[in-house]
Amino acid sequence: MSTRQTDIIEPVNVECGASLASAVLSEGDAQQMATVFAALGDPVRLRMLSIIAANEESCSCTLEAPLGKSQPTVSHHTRILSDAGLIIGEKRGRWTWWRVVPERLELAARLLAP
Amino acid sequence: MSTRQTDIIEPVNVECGASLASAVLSEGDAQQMATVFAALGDPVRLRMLSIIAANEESCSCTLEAPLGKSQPTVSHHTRILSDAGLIIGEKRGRWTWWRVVPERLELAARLLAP
DNA sequence: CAGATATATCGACATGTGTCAATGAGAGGC
DNA sequence: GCCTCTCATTGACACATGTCGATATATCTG
Repeated sequence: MSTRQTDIIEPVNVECGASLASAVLSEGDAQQMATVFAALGDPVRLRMLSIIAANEESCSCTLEAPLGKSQPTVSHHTRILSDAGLIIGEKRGRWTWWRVVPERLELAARLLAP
Repeated sequence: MSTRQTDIIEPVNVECGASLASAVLSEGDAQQMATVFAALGDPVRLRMLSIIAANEESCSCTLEAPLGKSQPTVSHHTRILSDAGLIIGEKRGRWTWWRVVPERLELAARLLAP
């Protein structure tokens, strides 16, 4: 519907290195950052991200077993992480290979760091 | 019900400085960290946290206007941030003064940082 | 081309979440 | 004691979300 997995991620207008206390977040920035944190706010997706990060690259089929979730559910969660810009998928042959987007994680980390 | 606002926050068993890639999160750790990120995953709460962080200390009554939300809604959100351990409230007289818990923010930031 | 494989999407369901009006519970001021 | 003020809680409602079976789409293999 709204955004396909291949769509380009909108840049977040939070200034580089801005932390929560430096200035009150605008509603727009808050909305975008909330999307990122909401994607992180599910235990299945956190473990999924952890697995992908630990393996540099993972295809969806290797995620079902350790997460104990069905294939549609795994696809649903990769979609949400992807829409949040936290992972990016590259389709090679029959497999989709997922890897984390470190800049996106750092953006979120910087907002929380003092 | 489950947890009162004055309850003690359970310590998260994520080792100090552990990042997502260092090891696959256990289900328990993932659950606890997901609670923290879920609390951050709402634009109203992000702005609320930003206001509290920018002012060192804020009482609930000063949050309604900038957030444009009703008093019960503000109370609901402070509750969720408090349950996640991200803010702590001290009741002095008629006012409840909220301030952020930096260690909790750093814990979340460290998980995301490389 | 036919079959198998990997993912994405759809539909449906139960559960969770954000919101507010109304009410309850303490703390001060008169 | 009574009224006011601040905040928490309850109840209700619309909406979002996690989950899975069924189905669709695309790609490789024989």
